[in-house]
Amino acid sequence: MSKAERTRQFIIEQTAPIFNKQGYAGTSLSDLTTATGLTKGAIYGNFENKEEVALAAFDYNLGLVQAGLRAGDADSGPAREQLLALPRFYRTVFPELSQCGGCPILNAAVEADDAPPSALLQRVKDSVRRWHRHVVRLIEAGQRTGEIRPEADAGRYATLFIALVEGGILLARVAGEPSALHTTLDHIEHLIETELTE
Amino acid sequence: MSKAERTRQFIIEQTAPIFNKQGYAGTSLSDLTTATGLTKGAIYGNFENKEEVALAAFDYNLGLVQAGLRAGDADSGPAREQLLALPRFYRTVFPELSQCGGCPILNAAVEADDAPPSALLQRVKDSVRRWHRHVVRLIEAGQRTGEIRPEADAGRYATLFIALVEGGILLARVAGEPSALHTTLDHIEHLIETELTE
DNA sequence: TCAAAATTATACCGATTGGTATAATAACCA
DNA sequence: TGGTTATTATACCAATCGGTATAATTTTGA
Repeated sequence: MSKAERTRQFIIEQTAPIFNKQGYAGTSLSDLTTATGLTKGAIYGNFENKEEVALAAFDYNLGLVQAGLRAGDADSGPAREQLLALPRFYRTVFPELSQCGGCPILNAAVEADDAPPSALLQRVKDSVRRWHRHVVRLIEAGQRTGEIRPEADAGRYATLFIALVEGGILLARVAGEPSALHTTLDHIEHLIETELTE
Repeated sequence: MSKAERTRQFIIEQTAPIFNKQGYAGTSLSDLTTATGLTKGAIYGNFENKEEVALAAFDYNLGLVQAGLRAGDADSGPAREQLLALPRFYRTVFPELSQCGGCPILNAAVEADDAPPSALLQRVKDSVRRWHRHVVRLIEAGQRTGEIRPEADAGRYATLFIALVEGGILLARVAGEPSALHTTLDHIEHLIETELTE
């Protein structure tokens, strides 16, 4: 790992929470230099421009959440357990996630969904699609093994789960207190156990 | 209505959708002058500073949504109908709302929830609390008339409804297409008709 | 209608923005 | 170790930021 690669990684790690909190347009170059202790020369020696740092920071923030999600649903086991890993993950990770500025998808989506099509918006779209497809596949796998009701609309439940997670995060962060998120996560578990399985 | 009051209102109406789309920090004074055709003198003659314009614009954006919501649930009638007015409203208003930048609460919440406590954040908190309390009162009124199951937790359903609305708006705007919102609104109606009433 | 008052336009301020050219420094390999 | 290359720091750029002082212009009420 060359010096430049280490510096690049260092910049991303130090600035990712700032981008997530202040927004990708709302974070200035001086924010980056003070957060890293480096100068503009070091930033522009490792990135083309500010947008490239922002995109790398978004990828990093997204990767942190995705890694936790994948670690939870151990790639196998009963479908019911794999689905329940989703609310369980957000229940435990919320305090830490909130400290880093909240859900990067939610933040970046609100920032980018009115701007002209950008690389950031495309990343948000792709990550939401992947997340949705991931949940759909968990449900459909459970239907093939007979654990989940065959008549359940997998796409519909995936949409509901994601909306409940994001809506819950929003409310919890506005309130400064996680109970609203717990309510929506409880409802996800309730849907899994009363409408999808049994 | 004096000239200044008319100008003030004109500035608010012309700039409110811009604030909602670009964010309150992300909208510059030159955005305001080009949108209104006025100059800085006119802006600062009617507002203390940019933040005051931003707050007035948020109030205006919020008022548009609230007015539509109140108009829907005609202040009386069966509790079930009053509750169903919520998803019905968002179903019809979404295209127009999306054109103006989406839900002002969602947008302002994401922008303000990591910044130091600001007047905007306080407004967001208050508006969410009022919305929540409004739904709670609708449910409790229905419980008093016997229309709604007495054992239902009103606060819980209010939280779920708001989270489903906001999460649905988020997904629909990311997708550029309203079907995800329709899914979450369908679920609100489903909850009203299968868990709250009957 | 006319003058006083209220309103808007113009010109400017220092600070900060993203970005670049170049100089200084540190890393690396022969 | 020496010299070349890769990396970082410094100094600067034009453009824009929010905001102000003042001049020009409308409103407004007598």
